[in-house]
Amino acid sequence: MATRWLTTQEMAAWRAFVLTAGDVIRAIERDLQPFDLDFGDYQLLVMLSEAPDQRVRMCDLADSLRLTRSGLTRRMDGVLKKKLVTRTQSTKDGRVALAQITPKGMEVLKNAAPHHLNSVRAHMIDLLSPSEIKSFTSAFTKIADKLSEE
Amino acid sequence: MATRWLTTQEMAAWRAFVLTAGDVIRAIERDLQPFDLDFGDYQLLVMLSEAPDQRVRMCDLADSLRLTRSGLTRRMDGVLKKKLVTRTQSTKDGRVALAQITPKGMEVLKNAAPHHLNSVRAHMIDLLSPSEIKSFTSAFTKIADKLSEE
DNA sequence: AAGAAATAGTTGAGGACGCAATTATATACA
DNA sequence: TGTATATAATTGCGTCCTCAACTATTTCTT
Repeated sequence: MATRWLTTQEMAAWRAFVLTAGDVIRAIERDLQPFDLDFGDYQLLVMLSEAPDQRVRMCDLADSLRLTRSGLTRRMDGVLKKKLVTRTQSTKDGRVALAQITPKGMEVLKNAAPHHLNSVRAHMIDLLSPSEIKSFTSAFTKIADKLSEE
Repeated sequence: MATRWLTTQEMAAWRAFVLTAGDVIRAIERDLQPFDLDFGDYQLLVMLSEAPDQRVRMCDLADSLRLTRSGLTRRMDGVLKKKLVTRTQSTKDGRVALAQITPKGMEVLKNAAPHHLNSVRAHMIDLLSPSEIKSFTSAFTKIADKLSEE
């Protein structure tokens, strides 16, 4: 096999990404702790809050959150216990369960959101130039497109 | 608190990053499966292979790999069982254990590396323009610097 | 319309990791 | 020098997640 090694520049980019990407997420997750939410919970609530009627089919939600279905079942257990979401059976399709955010869930999300966004700014967005922001978007969009065509 | 919401551009960058970063790692990890390595194992072997005498103190290795010490102890169990590394006590400092890559570990790494690098190219590097590569490096470097000053 | 295949969700088992407690060694200070 | 503190590593326990197996429903095929 003809191996094309990475150039110094390319290796720098790859390593910077690998080492730092997780660090950012962890830092941002730490900032969510006072709200008794982890990053997974927060993302789940955001997805629901933005959906029509604030509800989403479990399987679609699992895909959005990059979880398996069993993983989502278990994550739902946590937010169900906290009364941030409800889980109801679809009347149209007996197989489908719908996750819906509760008023309390919306309240928690509204409280956490400003702090979370400040955290995202502090750890990432405010550190980047406008052109770096644009590069980020275009780069990850290309990467995502490539992954989804597989 | 004065909340500065994210602009459309900023939100696009953040979401593209959050959703896609994990997908890339997972795709690259999948490509390592034929070598019976996960991404954590691969990174561990790389760190050791690049170190003087191919050995690193456990605590330094844990920091490099973004693991707690207990997490590293357990990850070492796996690669120890596969005979890819050894674990020896330091003679200078009785508290310290040294992880060292074995010839077999070097062999496995040498076999996997070309495929892994092709995978990194396919899923990421080759999709990006030179300026995006540079932006990646500078962006993540800034983010890492900020995190390390905390 | 009936059986086969696909789809949605849950459960049990197991893996990977973090936290807190524990042990062992080294360093600081008094 | 002797005690207190700091550092290194491991272990028990709990959490979150995946995989494989299973159940329930729907859709496809003929």
